[in-house]
Amino acid sequence: MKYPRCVNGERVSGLRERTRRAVRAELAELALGLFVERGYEETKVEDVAAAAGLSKRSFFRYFPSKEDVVFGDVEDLADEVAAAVRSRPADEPPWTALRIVLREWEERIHAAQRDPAVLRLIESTPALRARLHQRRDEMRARIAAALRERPGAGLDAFTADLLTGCAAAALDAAGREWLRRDGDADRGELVDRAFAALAPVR
Amino acid sequence: MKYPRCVNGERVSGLRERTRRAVRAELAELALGLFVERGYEETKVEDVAAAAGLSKRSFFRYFPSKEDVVFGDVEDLADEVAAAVRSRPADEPPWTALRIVLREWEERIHAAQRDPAVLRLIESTPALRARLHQRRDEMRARIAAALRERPGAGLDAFTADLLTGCAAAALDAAGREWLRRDGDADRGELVDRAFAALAPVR
DNA sequence: ATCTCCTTGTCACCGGGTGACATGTTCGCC
DNA sequence: GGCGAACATGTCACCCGGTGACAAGGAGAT
Repeated sequence: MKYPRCVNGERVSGLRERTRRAVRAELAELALGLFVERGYEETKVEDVAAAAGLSKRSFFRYFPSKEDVVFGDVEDLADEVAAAVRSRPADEPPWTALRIVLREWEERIHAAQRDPAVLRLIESTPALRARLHQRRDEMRARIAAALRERPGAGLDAFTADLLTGCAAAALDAAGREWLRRDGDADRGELVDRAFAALAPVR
Repeated sequence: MKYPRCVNGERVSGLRERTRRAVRAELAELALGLFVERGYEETKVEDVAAAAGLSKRSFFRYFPSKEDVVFGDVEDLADEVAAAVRSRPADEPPWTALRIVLREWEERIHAAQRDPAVLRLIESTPALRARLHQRRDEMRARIAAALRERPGAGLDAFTADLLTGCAAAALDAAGREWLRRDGDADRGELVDRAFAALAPVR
């Protein structure tokens, strides 16, 4: 029990943590630039590391994988969204709950893709697309579970999957439309329009 | 212009091609067995190759990647489904066209996952799930394009994405339900139920 | 000034995937 | 039946993303 600023595993040692975050951010920015400029596959991790003045090994101490550079920190967003869903009133229809929660969280869900160039990069790189879909589906599954956990809502798994799948499709379509407009549109409003078009569901 | 049985690039040399297919099938079956038994990540390509009595290099001459062993030949199914969509009557509403075509092609779309064990393997392996979603979305995109190409159907890209996304969700939910029932259900009927639940759309 | 962590680089290694070359095997034709 | 072309296979070296281990240097708090 020697050292000072540390709370159950989490180091809060000010400077140390701050520089770490700074390096991470700089590394990410640099990497994104290279990826957009020369292509994702064509840019080796070693290139990024060298450009930032560190070794390949050190790169992997900041990011668990090359792909993770693109998808920033999405620190367990799924948990928070699921919690938001769970805390909707029990008598609210599932679809309405989804619409309200997703409309509210849309911005943070799409946080990693606020730059059209990056989203384009993702769309045009199979490995990144795959990762994106994977994240999306993971969140979908947690939301489906959350929907069913609401007290009183006797929702079967099939319907929960169906509804969350459609909600994901709505977000997805909104994202694509936003990209088509080169980022020149209000994503929130697009999400609204998507949900509106599906309004009759359930 | 020497050799005989070959038509513009496609070799039809009977035996050669047949043995090739046979080896491929055997290799796939063997690999699937190992994957299900010991896990996908835990099974090295070298193990599979050795079990089949060939070298790692030869394995990659039969399959372009380890993942492709799991997702059999899906020889451009997307093209065929897209064509089917395109050939629906022009005055048929998009959602109806989707329902009919997907109901009809469901079996072939899910061909790679007719064994619950394999589907479970996919679901429990991030790399495979990612690949599955990737394929699914690729097909979705082509179907969306096909929907818009129908003569007379002035369908905007946004709506097309939305509808195809929901259709994909329907297939997906059906697949999951089927898995929940351990493969003991009629997938076609599940797809019907999914579409029925979403019937009010558009 | 010291005693710790923390960070970094280096090196060796793994596993999926590829290119090149050499060796057989098989096919098709004369 | 024998010949040359096409084919399949194995081997070897290599690339790239990713990881474990170890050693050395720098920065933290007291």
